[in-house]
Amino acid sequence: MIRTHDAGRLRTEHVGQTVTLAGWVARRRDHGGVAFLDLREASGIVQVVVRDEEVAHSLRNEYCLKVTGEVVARTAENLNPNLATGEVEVVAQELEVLSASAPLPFPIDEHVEVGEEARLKHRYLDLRRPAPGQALRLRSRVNQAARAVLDRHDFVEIETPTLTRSTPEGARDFLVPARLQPGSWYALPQSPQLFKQLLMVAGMERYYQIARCYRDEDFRADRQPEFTQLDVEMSFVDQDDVIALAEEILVALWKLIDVDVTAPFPRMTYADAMARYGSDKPDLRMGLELVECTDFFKETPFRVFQAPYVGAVVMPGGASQPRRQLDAWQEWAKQRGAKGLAYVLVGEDGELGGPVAKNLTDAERAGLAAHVGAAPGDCIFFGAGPAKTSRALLGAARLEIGRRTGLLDEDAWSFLWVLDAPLFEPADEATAAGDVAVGSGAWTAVHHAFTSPQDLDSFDTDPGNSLAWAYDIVCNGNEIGGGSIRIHREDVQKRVFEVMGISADEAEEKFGFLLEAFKYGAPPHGGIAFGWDRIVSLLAGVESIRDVIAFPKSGGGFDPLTAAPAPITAAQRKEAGVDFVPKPDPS
RNA sequence: GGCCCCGUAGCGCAGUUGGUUAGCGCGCCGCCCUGUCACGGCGGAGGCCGCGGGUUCGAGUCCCGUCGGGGUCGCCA
Repeated sequence: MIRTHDAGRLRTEHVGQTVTLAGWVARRRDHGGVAFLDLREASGIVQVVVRDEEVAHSLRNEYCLKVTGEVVARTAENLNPNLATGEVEVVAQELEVLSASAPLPFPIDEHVEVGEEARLKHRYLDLRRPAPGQALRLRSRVNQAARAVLDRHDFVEIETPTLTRSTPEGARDFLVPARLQPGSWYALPQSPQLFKQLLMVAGMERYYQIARCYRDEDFRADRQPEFTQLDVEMSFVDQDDVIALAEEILVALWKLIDVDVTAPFPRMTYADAMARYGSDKPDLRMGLELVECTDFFKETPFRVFQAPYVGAVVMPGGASQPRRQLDAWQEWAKQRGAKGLAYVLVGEDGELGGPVAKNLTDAERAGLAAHVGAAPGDCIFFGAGPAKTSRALLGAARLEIGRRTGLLDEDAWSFLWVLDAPLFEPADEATAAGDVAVGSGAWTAVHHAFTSPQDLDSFDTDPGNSLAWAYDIVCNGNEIGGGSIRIHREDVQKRVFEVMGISADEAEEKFGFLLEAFKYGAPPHGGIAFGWDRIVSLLAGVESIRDVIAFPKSGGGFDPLTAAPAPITAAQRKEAGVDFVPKPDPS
């Protein structure tokens, strides 16, 4: 090693020693006769004193240096309590520039805000800054902590292919042309789902992988075209076994940031989550539940509330909002595709105000506040219409209320299992976009097509009411993982495909290899996959998963650093066979 | 794909009802400075105001289009 010591670990115990350090000039303060350098490397920062003006004057920020000198104690008035090494400094005897630096495209300085585009284009400079660098180091420790837990339980870490077959799962596949078979394409896996089930058939019994997954979907705030899951699958288990393991992993992860979370985590049914919080991933860092009002307004003369579902959420103290603020709520709701957000204000005297109140009957006005649990001074927001969308709107309003009123405890950690999700949902709801529908039946899988029904007898006669052995783990309103007990019987799998309108031929063509595998004594199995980027970003306390990915892509799947994706040459096109035109099928 | 916001110096931003030579901070370059630690002082360079069209005597500013970025809804089992 070029260095004898880590700069960030020098302490008073090293005083008197001659050390050689290597790192970057984080900052220089040149006083003419004496200059101070903040030398930064992986372990931290230490101040280097250079008394040779000739040497010091030409140094610039981010020069990469080798410095040999003596560790000396700082005098009392020169201590710097902001630095871990603030009680010592290194007086340079020899200084060598290992590598000079051109002027920087943006300042490498914790105190300066830099736009994301600039940071990502020079991500290698961004990562020199302490916070972004720490996020990646934390991610490494998160990986190790998970591996330690899984190793303790005799899990086998297995890599699965990234060049695989396109199978109609949920999302659009990324495709890779097969040079040796023009017209045929590989797909990048949306998840290792099918392979991990095959590994269970293979008798591996306990598999895991920190797996890269690829989905070619439109961009959203916290979505990347390639992302990472901690993927786990176990044989001979039921739901509680998988949940117990998942909890053990999560407890170990949060220990890394000195947070003690206690398992077992609370559980809630999917139906409950939707009814009480308007979300399949409720944020339980606050109370405040939605109130069902459909029956309450059964006889209402108010047209808007003559709907299949009416619900409410109370904003404590919301009655005193100025009109402008209440109008802003309407805008907020319209932004989400709603017509508006009906509200009733409860006056300090108990009288109801707002434009909706006068449309209600006397009886409704008399009982409303008590029914929804509103106190004088509160504002009651209503959602009316189809249950699903109305609840979603109220659920979003609930969170917005929490943020605006400070009801949401930003420092809390709330973990929750959401269980008993429906097995199917009506296909028309799921396939509004149409292009990636699984099957052509009236029903499509909520989780995926391999999720086991709870009731093996009735699921195909009553698909709308059948529940799945599926479980989602929710942290602070984020779905950080989800899994299910799988179907391991060929006959059950076939019946599920039938409900989804996938014919035997189609199933054979798409999943034949899996169905065949299930013929040979497939063990009962189930598993879970964790959204690794999201989990690390929660642990790191950052807003975006981009902050915990070494080289993330920006909007539109563009990599600002390499400028990928990029056009290919005509020769590459020809060789890859991307322009191959299949012969029209004669049949 | 719909809607909203933003593109001005290397970086972060300001720029009034449209009006002469487009500013500020940091950074950069030069000089000075022996105890600073987000050091300080003096001087200097640096701009196709994202791009294209339009309105106007005159556009960074108004209008249309387009590209890029961010957010949000759809979508993402």
